[in-house]
Amino acid sequence: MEAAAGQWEEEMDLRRGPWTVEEDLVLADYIATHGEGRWNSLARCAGLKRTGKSCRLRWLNYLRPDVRRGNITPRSSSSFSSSTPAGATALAQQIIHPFWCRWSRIAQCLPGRTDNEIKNYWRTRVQKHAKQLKCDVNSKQFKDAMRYLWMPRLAERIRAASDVKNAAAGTGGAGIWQPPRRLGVGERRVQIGEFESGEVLVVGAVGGDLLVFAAGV
DNA sequence: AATGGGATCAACCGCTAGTTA
DNA sequence: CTAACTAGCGGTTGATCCCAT
Repeated sequence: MEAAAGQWEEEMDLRRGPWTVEEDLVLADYIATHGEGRWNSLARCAGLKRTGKSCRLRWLNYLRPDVRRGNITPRSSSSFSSSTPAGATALAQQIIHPFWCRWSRIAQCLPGRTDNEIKNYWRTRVQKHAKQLKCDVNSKQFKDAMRYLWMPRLAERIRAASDVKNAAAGTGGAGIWQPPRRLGVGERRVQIGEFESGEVLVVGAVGGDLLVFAAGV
């Protein structure tokens, strides 16, 4: 790819930087007519002086019809499905901490949100907390603080809430928080709490992944 | 009203896994 | 089997926005 793409890039004098409205329209029109995929040829055929990669990113993160714009806000659980932990996590709109998790997988749990958006959101918050703790986000100190201070505190809020709803919507129900361990394949533990204020917390462990989502905390 | 700093967003880059010829 | 190509991912960065002073 690199060789062919590189040659094409040289020939085409490719554009970089922010997309214009015209470019957006061309891309959206072309995809509406011909569909997604084969991004390099798509870019070429649509007459866009962009790499296929750039087109794909623009489409997935911005132009796609189901992408929700604006701030990540609490409470929009219309797509909630209790049949899976992933569906359960769709309750939550703000991510507090995804351990060992891929952004794309989290994005799948939050319809209309892109991995890029979630990644940005997470990073700003993690960095903020790390700063408050005066330590590096990758340090053991920070990770321990997350696991043993922050997450138990979130879980305690779930347990203490007077009107815990959907506690068993996942499989675990709200319970006493235990320090996370990596679960076996198929094992899952989900705690969900909804507060009067409208805040929602979801603490979940699915297989080897541990997810902690929260709204409005 | 001006400005500086932090937060957020959009986009690019390098890498890798999967697919195809 | 292998090389070429494609798609997708996470990390990073620069631009812009927002808000406190």
